[in-house]
Amino acid sequence: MAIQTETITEVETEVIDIFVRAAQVIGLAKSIGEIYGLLFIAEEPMSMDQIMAKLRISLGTASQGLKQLRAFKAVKAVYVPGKRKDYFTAESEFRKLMAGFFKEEVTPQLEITAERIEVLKPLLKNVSPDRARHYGSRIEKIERWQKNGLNLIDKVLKFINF
Amino acid sequence: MAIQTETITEVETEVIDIFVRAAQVIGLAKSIGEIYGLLFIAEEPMSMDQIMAKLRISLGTASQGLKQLRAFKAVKAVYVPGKRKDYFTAESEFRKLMAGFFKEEVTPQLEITAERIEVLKPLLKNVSPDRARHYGSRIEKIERWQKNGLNLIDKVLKFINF
DNA sequence: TCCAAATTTCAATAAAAAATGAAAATATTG
DNA sequence: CAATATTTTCATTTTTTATTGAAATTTGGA
Repeated sequence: MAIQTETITEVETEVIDIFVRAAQVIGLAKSIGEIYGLLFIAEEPMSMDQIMAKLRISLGTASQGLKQLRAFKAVKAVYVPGKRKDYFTAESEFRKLMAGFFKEEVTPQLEITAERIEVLKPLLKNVSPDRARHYGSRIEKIERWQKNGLNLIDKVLKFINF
Repeated sequence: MAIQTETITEVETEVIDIFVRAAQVIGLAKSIGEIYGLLFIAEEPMSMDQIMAKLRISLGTASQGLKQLRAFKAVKAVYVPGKRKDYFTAESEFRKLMAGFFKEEVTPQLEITAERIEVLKPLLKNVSPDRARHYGSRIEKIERWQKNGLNLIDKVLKFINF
């Protein structure tokens, strides 16, 4: 039996459902979860138009979704002999997905936080000594969180690697 | 000098900005970050109408935002002698915030995933043996991720506790 | 217990985010 | 190096999510 390209099966629907929920927890669009879920359960690499047909999503959504998923290293393009189109498969190593997500989404944010803390510090010169003392202790707290965050990501990634 | 209740200072603005960004990373509304940030930097507990006045947000947003933040244990109501209104302060222990977030947002999702996996398994009876084998191995993978996720949360919380 | 203050709820509205699809850009092959 | 297939981009539209504020409910004090 040939692979179904047009109709979506019950199993596919259920698997996609799981990944749509997961995507939403980490703040990613539904379509990202759909595409990843479909590729995760697929038996063969799929082209963009196969993905579009099965999920009934537009060209733009498919293209941008795959782009973002590649940025996370959650999907990769694979070569399929004799085919002109690009074909995609899901990366299914938990540690790689986590690493991609941290690297793309979390770490950049922690870096922005570090920059904002530096903007904040000189502002203490403009407030009363009492208030500066209070503010200073809060800012220190944010600084510790920021460092703890980076450290924690490191530890998590090491833990996942066994 | 009395605490400024109407005007927002530069320091407050910068601190709130940091928490608004942080809220958005974990998929929470801007107003949640604003309220938390304001309480985090405040020198004294604040009432709902003080929060509304400073942030220029509506009654509904303030009430619902505080409700959600209390659910996370990110803010708590404190008793202020002689006052009728509720007064709020920010929980500033990193580990408590993390624990609240995991407990409220991540763990329930992992539990839903476990349920969905059980829905998925019996569907394999309806597909060809070859396909069932492939699907089975994928489902096992999701199952492992689900368990790893719970385990990781546990480890992270233990790590944060020192 | 009654009254007013305080808070919550929720339907309507506003704002933000995601999806669409046509046009532009890029890549492939004969 | 055309001609065409494929992919990307992005202005517009649709959908989703957050906010508002008035009405309903709850709370606390006299």
